[in-house]
This record gives sequence, structure tokens and C-alpha cells, in this order.
Amino acid sequence: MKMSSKARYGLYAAVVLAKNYVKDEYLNVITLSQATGVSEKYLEQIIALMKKANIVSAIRGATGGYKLADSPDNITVGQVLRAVEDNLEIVDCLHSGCSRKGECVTRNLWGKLYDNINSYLDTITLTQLAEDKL
Amino acid sequence: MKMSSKARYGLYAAVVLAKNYVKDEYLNVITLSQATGVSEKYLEQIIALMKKANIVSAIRGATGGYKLADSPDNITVGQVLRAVEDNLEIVDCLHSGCSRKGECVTRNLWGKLYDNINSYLDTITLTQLAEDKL
DNA sequence: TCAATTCCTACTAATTTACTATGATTAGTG
DNA sequence: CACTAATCATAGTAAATTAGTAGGAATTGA
Repeated sequence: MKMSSKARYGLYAAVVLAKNYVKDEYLNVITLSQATGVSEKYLEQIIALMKKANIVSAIRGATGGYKLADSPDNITVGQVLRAVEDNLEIVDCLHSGCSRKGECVTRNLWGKLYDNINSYLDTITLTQLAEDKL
Repeated sequence: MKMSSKARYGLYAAVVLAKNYVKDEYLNVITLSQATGVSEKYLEQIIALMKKANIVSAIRGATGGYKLADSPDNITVGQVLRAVEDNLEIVDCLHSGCSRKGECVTRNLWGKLYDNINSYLDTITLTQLAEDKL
């Protein structure tokens, strides 16, 4: 049960953006790539997922870049991870019509575990990570 | 962040064994295969992992089979999953010497998340699942 | 001795992950 | 307007992982 690299890199980039939030600057992907150690092209894709989820906003063209769409106080780790990790679902069986759905003795557990993980992740904000106060 | 099929199948099999615990019988892999819908050969491998972790005990030879090594009241879902899922670690970076170890702003989070998940999973016993009381 | 079973380990097909690569589109600047 | 620097969109691919299959040795009861 591993977090994908998208989850790791995406969260890392989000925290970099969080640290930069006070200044009203846009950071371009080159800067973010250097700060995180992730290739520019791969980061682009990951940030695009966060943009789609309205976590970051972007400006195109020369002098363009990215910043958080909202205060890092209001953005949780859960939001970020759900945006970049399409598979935050612990198992497929929950919403795919598993044939043993009715009789399965473990089904409930996976649902509860998923809820547990997400509610924990939603208690932590980007600010907390940015300020290293966890 | 998906649970492996080993985790799903292993837990399923463990609960089947839990339901059977009162009777002092050993269930063979054929029976477990039918109960879970997992192929015999694959189940064998998964159960072997639980055996190695002293969660199940086995008797070899004709009329052999498997049963839980302890009361299902004393076996947690966490124990089972850690036994069959070698990768319950959320990320590798925690114990592999990541080069950004010192500066990484997300490192702590992964550790806490891992602890959170495991302490939740350790509150749930096989009995609870077997009796569908979750 | 035979049959039924666990145990051990090698192999493989399919899937997923983690990228790389290309190029279109957009916008500021001289 | 031309140029340049940036995001955006999407296709392709190599490596790693997962999810199994397969074969046979070892063990035990009858």
C-alpha cells in the first residue's frame, strides 16, 4: 500500500507553494522543479491535477507560473492527495460491483479504513507542513 | 494507494478461519479457496505468510490444514495485513536513506499517517469482522 | 504403499507506474 | 509584430510491480 510518486511530489510542491503564499508571486515549473528535485515535465502533469481540483491557479505565457488558489490554512493534505492520487481508494471492490458484495466479511473494513485515513489527512493543513508544526 | 490482492485475500481467509475457530478443526486450502474464491495455489502462498507471522498454524500431510494460532479476539486486522502485505509502509523514503531527508517538508507526515493507519487497524479484531460488528 | 495435504520456489503474463517527449497555445516585451 | 518564456494537452515507453500459474518435494494418516 504505497503512495504514488505523484502523491509524494504533489504534496511536496504544494508545500513549496504554501511557503511562497505570503508573497503574491507565481512560481514557474522550473523553480518548483529545483525546489522539489522532480523533473519539470513530470511536475507539470502533477500540478495540472491540482489545478483541475482548484487547489492551485496558474497564469500562462511568459512570466507565468503557479500559486495556491487559496490560503494554505484552508487547504488540507487530504485535498491535495485526493487530487493527485487517483487511487486514494484503498480497494476497488467498494464501488465496483463486486460479485461477493453481499457476503463479503471484509468489505466494511475497507470503507472504514478509507474514512479513517481521509479524516486524519483532512485535519492537517499545508500551513502546518510549511511551518513544520506537525 | 491500493491494498494488494494479498492483503484482501489474506484478510478474507483469516476471517474464514476466525469463524471456524470454535470448532477445533483444521481447514484445508481447498475449503479456504472455495470460501474465498481465490485459487488454491495463490492462497497457499498468502497463508504461508500468515503462518510465518505466527497468525495461523498448520498441520501437514493428509487430513492436514490450517487454523488460527490464537483466538480471533487476540488477532488484529493490523497484524494480518502487516503479515501479508510487505508494503504496508506508505512510502519508502522513511527508512531508505533519502537524500533530502533533512530538508523534506513532508517526511514527518508520512510517518504520522503510517502510525495513524496502523493504530486504527490494531483496534479491530478478527472476531469483530467474523461477527460483522464493525 | 497410497493418497491427500502442506511446503518451497521458479517462472510468467498483465498491469501499473513513473516517467520522457513533442508540440500547441498563451501572454508579456521590445 | 516578432520573439521568447511559459503553461497546457496528450501520446508514447521502459521499468517495476503485481497477481497469479506451475511443478514438484516433503509430510502424514490410513
